[in-house]
Amino acid sequence: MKNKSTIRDVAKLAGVSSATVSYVLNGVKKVSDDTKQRVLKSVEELNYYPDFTAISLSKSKSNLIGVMVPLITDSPASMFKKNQYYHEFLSGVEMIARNNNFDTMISGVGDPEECSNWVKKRNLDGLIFVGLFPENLYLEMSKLDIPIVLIDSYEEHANRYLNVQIDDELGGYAATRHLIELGHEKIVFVATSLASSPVDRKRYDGYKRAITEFHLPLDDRLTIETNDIAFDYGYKAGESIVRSSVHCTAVVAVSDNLAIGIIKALQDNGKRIPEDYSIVGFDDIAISQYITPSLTTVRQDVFDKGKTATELLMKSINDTDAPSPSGTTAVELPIKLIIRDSTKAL
Amino acid sequence: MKNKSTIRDVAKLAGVSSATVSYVLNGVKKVSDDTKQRVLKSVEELNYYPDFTAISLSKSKSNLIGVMVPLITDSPASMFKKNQYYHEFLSGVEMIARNNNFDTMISGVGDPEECSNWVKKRNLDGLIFVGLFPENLYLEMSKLDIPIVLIDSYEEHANRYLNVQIDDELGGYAATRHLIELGHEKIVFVATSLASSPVDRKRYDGYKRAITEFHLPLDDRLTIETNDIAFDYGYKAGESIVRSSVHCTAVVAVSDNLAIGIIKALQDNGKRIPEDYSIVGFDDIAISQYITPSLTTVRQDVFDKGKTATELLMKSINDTDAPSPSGTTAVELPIKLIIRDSTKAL
DNA sequence: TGATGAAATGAAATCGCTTTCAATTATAGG
DNA sequence: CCTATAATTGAAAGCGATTTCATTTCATCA
Repeated sequence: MKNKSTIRDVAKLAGVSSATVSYVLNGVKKVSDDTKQRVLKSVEELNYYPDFTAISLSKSKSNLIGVMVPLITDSPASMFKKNQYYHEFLSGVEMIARNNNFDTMISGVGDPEECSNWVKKRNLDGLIFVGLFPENLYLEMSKLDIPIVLIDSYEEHANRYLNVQIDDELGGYAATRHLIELGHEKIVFVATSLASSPVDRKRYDGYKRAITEFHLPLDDRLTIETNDIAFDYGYKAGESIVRSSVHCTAVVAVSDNLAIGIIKALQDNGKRIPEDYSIVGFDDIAISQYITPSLTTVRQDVFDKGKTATELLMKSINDTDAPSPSGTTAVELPIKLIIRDSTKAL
Repeated sequence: MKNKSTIRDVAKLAGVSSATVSYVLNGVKKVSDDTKQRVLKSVEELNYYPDFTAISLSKSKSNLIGVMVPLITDSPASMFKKNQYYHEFLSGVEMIARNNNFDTMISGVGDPEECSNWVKKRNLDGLIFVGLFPENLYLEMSKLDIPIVLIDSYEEHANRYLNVQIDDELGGYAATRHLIELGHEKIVFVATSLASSPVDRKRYDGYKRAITEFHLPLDDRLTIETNDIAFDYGYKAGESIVRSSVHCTAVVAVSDNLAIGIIKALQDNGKRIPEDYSIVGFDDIAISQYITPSLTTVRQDVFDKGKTATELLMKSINDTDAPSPSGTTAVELPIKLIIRDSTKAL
């Protein structure tokens, strides 16, 4: 029971050569109906299924995709531990990959070469990049000639690959406008890093557009950067809001994670949400409607993002007859402002 | 740049046979210091690194481990989406695996045969089972002769494998006792399923022990089963607590996820936590200290659980000289009652 | 009926590595 | 200096598929 049967076992039982079995199984060459039936019967009888490792070696096709996540702090693991976003995304990837008979492997990106080696060592058929990476990584990866899907990328190189994203600027705008329409004028914007995260910057652009559109003053002191998305960084941001000399009445955060930390800090300091402060998050992760007050947020379906990205990747992998050097597709997924209890008219 | 160099390239450059290169790289046979240096130099020069696929085929060793999660509803994906627990666990696995030059693949378990085929197709070197599975799966897996680590398993077969768990009974006891000592007498126990989850049952045993020890009456009506760990199932449990004819003042839930849903439902129905109800959760997931009120809970380090399990697995995989048919090791990780703001003296 | 081209099949090479076993070289002992 | 023994190395056979190319078989048609 421990030993699986090989293609030769099947061939022998069916009285044909292993080549013929391969032909039948891959439908790659015409095989007479008679032999085909015989082969199929033997396959059935021996409970045969092909070995991915062997296929991988001979076809250079592993039925394996890799998901690259940024190596922000010490390890990809600690990254996951902190950020719900990646999990929901990966769930989507997993699901579609599995439907296509693919398996998924995750990797934190060290240097470009290491990453490139990983792809070659494992014979990966495709790659998904989620998050932000150094320029030279994209360069190195482009030499790999496997399909690549970028998520949330505003990089120069982005348009050379497949792309899945949302309208971050619009998200930032919608969140801010919602607060302004509720009468708020002093609105803090909490980002991880404006300098190094294009996504944050886009959302900030949206924030600025709303502020300007309603003729409110832009105040640099109303911007906070946390450098990390973990809850406790949000908490610190919340504390600094309380202590700040510039008084504000509302907050836009670039992620629900951050928003949750902020709310907690505010509450711990005796402030009431939404009476004293209105808060808007971003993402709508699963927990967001179960905290108190439930979180007003810009919803994006991260799970769906993972699914869409993987579908794109699968399609691209299966397009063996790819004519031009990949067709630069960009998919923009919808976002939606979800109004809950953390925001309130002034 | 696209083509990687093979062992033969290295061999040629070093003026030896590919066998010798293999010897050097695996340290499997004595090679003279002179040739060894030459080989190493060529490896360096050609930027050579071995191809996992080829190794896998010839050695039947893939440097790949699989993590099996239960297929509760439709897909493993939806499972992940709902339960933070798995994520934290997987993060731990990922981390240790990576440190050992292993990659990790996840799979929801369909039927045992499918699972067994997966292992063989991919040549997996080891397996981690996290959660509860049908008996016959363990049976099928035992035929595979690769190391297996079970998590949280109280199965019959459990003691034939490596094992990582916590003292669930004690956890249930500690949570309940804490509430009793605060003066609570009517304490609801919320589980997913007492019938089908041994973990829940153990925690319930602890609950009962505490109740009995303090001479309180055991009331069946104070037990709620949700059949799922998603937030909304907790929410429903919370609603049923409010509507129940038996009035209670405290709740023990088998997971923080559930507890969070319960709290939300209670609050939505105008109840105050902890004034009207004291709540204790289980796990201490990352979010638990950031909700309001912060959650009193029985902490287990799930991330560490993943790490420990994987370390065990790695050790077992590397023990090629395994003497007896695997050494039935069981590791019990500590738990700790973390008292926060969701519980209060009556 | 024999020639001809198409259809069906198989032998063997290949993918990149490991490993057995034999051959070669070095070292030591007499 | 010669042989016995140990230490190094390499040739070649796998591992389990795919795939090229040649061969056989079959229809078809003149």
